[in-house]
Amino acid sequence: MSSDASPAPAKTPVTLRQVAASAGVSVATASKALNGQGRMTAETRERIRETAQRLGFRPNSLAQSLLRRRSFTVGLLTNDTYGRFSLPLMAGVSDALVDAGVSVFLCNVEDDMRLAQLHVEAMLDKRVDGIIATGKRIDRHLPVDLANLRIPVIYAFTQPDPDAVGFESDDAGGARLAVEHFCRLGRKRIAHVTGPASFAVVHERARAYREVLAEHGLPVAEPLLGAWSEAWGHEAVAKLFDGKAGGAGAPDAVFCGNDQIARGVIDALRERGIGVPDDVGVIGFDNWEIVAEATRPPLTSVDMNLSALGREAGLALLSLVGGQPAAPGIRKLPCRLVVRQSCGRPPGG
Amino acid sequence: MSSDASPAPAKTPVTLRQVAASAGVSVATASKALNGQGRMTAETRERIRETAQRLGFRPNSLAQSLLRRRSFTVGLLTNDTYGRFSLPLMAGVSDALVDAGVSVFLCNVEDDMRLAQLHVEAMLDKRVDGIIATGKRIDRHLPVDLANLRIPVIYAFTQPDPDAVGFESDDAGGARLAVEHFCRLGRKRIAHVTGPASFAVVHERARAYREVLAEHGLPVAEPLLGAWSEAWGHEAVAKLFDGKAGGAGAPDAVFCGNDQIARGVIDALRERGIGVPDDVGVIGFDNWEIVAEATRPPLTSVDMNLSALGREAGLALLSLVGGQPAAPGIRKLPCRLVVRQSCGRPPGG
DNA sequence: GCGATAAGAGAAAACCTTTTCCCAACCAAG
DNA sequence: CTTGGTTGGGAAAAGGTTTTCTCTTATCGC
Repeated sequence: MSSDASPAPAKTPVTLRQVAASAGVSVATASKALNGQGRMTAETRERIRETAQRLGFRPNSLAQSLLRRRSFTVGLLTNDTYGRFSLPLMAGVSDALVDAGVSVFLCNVEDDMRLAQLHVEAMLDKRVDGIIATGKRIDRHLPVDLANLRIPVIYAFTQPDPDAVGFESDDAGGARLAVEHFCRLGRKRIAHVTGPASFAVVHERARAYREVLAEHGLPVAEPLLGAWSEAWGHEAVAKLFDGKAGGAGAPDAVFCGNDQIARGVIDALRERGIGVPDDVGVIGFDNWEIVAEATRPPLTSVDMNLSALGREAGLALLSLVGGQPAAPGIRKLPCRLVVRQSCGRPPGG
Repeated sequence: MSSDASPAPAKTPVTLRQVAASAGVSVATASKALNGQGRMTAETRERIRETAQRLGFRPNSLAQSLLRRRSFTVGLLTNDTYGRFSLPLMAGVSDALVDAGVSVFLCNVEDDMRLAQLHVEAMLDKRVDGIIATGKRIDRHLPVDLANLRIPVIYAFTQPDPDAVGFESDDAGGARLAVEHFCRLGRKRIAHVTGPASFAVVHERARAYREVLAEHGLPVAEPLLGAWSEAWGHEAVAKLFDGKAGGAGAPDAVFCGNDQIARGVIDALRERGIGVPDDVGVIGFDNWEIVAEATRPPLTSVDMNLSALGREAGLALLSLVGGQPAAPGIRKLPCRLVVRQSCGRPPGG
């Protein structure tokens, strides 16, 4: 075919000036025509629109940003590149922003102050409209101070500065969901195996665990604190069940601090010939699907709704950038229990 | 303290004009002083530098970009938000670019053509210097055509357009590493359990597996194709060992297509009372640390060096943006065997 | 002391778009 | 025929930086 209908990939982008020249008007008129501003004959407006279309004109976002003092760009700062927490969160953020035409700079700072500073300065130089800070631990600060930045900052799943807006998952609420589910199923001796004492969430979840058991008049066993690993799940089973074979004191349910511990617990129980969920129910935390679904039986787990959390954070930043004031403080978003087969069915069901 | 030494977070960024006014020179001179251009007395230059420092001047990157027609910004397009492949890759990319002052727009497009188009246009409008395309499958295209974009595009861990530059891991080489390691350890009957036939890497690794066995004069069992899951690892063990108890035909080594399959294989072997690595050695693929290290015994696995791959891709894009030509085609980067305890030690060791 | 040269610094254009202000023309009313 | 209002469209400034060109002044050799 000699007539090529493709939009002719120009070497250099088409400018408004070229559109104006081609349509035989001034750049001012062209701009107004394309933005629906100003007054002109419908015919002129349409002619300019068609010309722009034909030439494949797209306004230079840099020039617009310079003028509007708004870059339609935000920075996402994280120290959790490899982790699985920041990923769904990032997806949620991006999802909330893409429809507003806002792009996201991803900045992984590890735990390196120098790198963090470098990235923040780069973002500031590029005139990001705002920053979302996130990390792998809800109870730790990023290795950089974002307090006096003259652009809005939102914290998600990481410790906010005072007077800042932060979003977190409601860990205590999530723990309640799990333990109450066990109670509803008629479990009586519910144990809690969780991570190290140095994590704030460990205490928060343990507190909720104790509260729910007390509310139901059930015995409260001291939570077992260890590591966030399968190996610790194994060990914990030994502690819980040794010397109590078939026993009076042995738990009939284990609420675990994460899915890896739960996996270790289930594997250890199977090795001891203890049936899951018939003899002992197990619930995990994080709902890390690749683990929860590979567990035998598939693991019931608390999902922190991180993607929704990211969305909320993105929308909050957008509103802050738009000039809406926001009360500082931490907003907790509810968790959700994903029921699979490791916790058993209700007696009547 | 009444004297506040902090750099006074200005409500609005300080401009070069303000620096110039404060130093009593023109903007032109100020610009030249700060960039080491032009001719002026060392004293003038120093005075301007100090003024800029004192005022906390940082050049507006938007204005610079507009003028230089270079935004020091690249787009990273992926359809693998939740996956573990793109993450180390992204970290490598970011790492390679941060030192050049280049920031990365993260764009997750899932498998949505409309979303992909939207993101690409947003990036083009924002005048990114180039794009890195990555994905969850090495043998699939992203849901968008990046072929005629008038900015450089590099493909990493995803199928490149013809005439484009792509980086991939050398899967065949990785498979060789694993199988040759088994050979060195004196294993004679090496099985291969891997993923579905629809994946190109399955065939590539299987071919290498066959080649190495042939080179060593060992019997080649037909690779077992299934799913990328633990469950399939279990099943495969049944297929491999049923009816061959302690047997002549049973394998003494299993090379697995990923770490999850390997995990399933090891668990199934333990359930059968078959010792790992004493009776059967196991090697996985991907070196997904959280799985490989939780396996009992810890899993030897092939690492695709995705972070290095990301670095290479980033550097290649940088050089393309800088005007250096690059020959189109696919560059394969070597894998690396991470030896843990699931494969056994050499007879002499 | 004079022309040539170099040094130091500023004016202005360029990058691209948006917006405000202004101008010319046209129409209707007085 | 003037006046006042409206309509269609353009000129110019703004946003912040870089770079080229130009201008002034000082220095040097003769």
